[in-house]
Amino acid sequence: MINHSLVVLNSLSGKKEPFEPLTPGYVGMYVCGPTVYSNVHLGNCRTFISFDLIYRYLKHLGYKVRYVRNITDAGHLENDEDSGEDRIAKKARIEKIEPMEVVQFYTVDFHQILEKFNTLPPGIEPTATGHIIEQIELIKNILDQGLAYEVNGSVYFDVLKYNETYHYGKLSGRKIEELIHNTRTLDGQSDKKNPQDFALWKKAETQHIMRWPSPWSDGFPGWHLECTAMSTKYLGESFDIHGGGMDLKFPHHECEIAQAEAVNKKPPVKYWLHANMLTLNGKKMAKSTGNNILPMDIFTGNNDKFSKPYSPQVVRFFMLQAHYTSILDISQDALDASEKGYHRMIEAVNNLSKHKVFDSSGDFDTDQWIKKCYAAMDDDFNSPLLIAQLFEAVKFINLVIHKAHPISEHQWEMLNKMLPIFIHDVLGIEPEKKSNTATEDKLNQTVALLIELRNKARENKDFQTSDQIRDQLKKYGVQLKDGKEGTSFTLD
RNA sequence: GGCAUCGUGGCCGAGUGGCUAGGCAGAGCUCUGCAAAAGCUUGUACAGCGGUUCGAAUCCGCUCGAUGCCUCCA
Repeated sequence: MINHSLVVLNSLSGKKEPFEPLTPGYVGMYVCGPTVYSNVHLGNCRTFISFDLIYRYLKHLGYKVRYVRNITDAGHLENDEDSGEDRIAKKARIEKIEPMEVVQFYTVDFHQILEKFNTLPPGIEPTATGHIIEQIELIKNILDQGLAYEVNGSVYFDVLKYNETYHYGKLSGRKIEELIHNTRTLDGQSDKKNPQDFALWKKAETQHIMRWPSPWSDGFPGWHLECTAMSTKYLGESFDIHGGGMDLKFPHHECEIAQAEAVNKKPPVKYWLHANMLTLNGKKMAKSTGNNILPMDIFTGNNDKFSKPYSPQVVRFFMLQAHYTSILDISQDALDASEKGYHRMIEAVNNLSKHKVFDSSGDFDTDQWIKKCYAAMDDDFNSPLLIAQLFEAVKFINLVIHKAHPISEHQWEMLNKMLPIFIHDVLGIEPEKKSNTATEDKLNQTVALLIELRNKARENKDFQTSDQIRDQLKKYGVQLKDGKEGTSFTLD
């Protein structure tokens, strides 16, 4: 284990706290996954990329991390009123397919997109429908505690009763009195005793196919319950990190705390970490408002928000240039800036690995640089600060490559070793995937021939021909670069 | 209306009591037949008004503005 003083911003205290796992060397981490009723949008992806960064860094530090991220495939209602329909059941009804077809389709989509973003898969990815029995057991337990009640086949958590002994609202900073005053009054058709109570079990309408038997009715579990059931099952009654989007803080995570404390009589989570929102045009991305963009539409350029496509790596790099707890606004200018910076960084790392001329008078303090890189990540996973440090190295490398500045063998070795660790292992940034190599070889040979013809023309001062080749290739997206060691090219 | 977060140079974004990141754009230079590309150099900005302090963008108060949650949302 490397000696590090990692601090994390704990939403529960609102403060940065030293990270000390419950069991030294081991970390249990639970992150709320998606409800698979539609395509994962870019805002969703930011959360998963943020926790991928956290997962990667913890692993890099040598922790043995059990990373659990669920798939919500039942129980997530359109709204919390009794008329609320299960999101997946609704989608299935509209599309005239089985709910599990909806689940399967969007689960596959979710995995494909996250893979493009180069996120590591969690160690366990449980589904709500796979843990109905565990959820029923939890409900029984909460009923036994007298902290829930049954009405017409549905079971609700009694928030006011719970609050007599525990503290409902401690994560989100809400006071129960304020909740009572501010909760919109329902129009009398609810089974709930109080509006702030939430469903643990819902009786299914007769036509609903998503139903499971229980002591109370044929029905389905409430949304908040699945996370408690699965996190407890795989990580224990208390675990280290619980993550999710900022918008889940209330009520979802608050309810999780209530359920877990009701059953286990102790706080379930030591560190609550919340990733902040991605905004588009200054507004939160949300499926419900239409202010969103799908990752695929960014990769292909097929969207009305941006005039050109951006690769998954560029988008990931863009996101990591902001701290995960800050709101980040996405825009064309910001993506363009990130794209150029990304290429400059990757290019420098490539150039360094080929450089083999050493000079002991090199003046880059690699030890200090490495310390700064770790200090950045140790401060609540400050990836933008790490990236700033990486560009300090890029600047030095470019001086070495292009200005013949000296670099010692030790400096070269350290940079060549640590840059890939920080860029690939920790940040999860990879060089863009090349297209299929057979085609690529043909392209390389073709362009090489054109370069040769052009250079002959240049030698003969036939600049009309040479410029024609250059300008025409430019139109095809092939950019020629005349350097000291001949002409090379890049593709747009 | 309630709770919370935030307001940093042309843009994006770190920092959070004195040493004042980084990326992109702009400008200058190098290279070049000319370009482009690439590289180097270059920027004291922190919403406004008060207060605390030897010193504040950083702490406190107020004002204005933005966003999030309060109802499903990563």
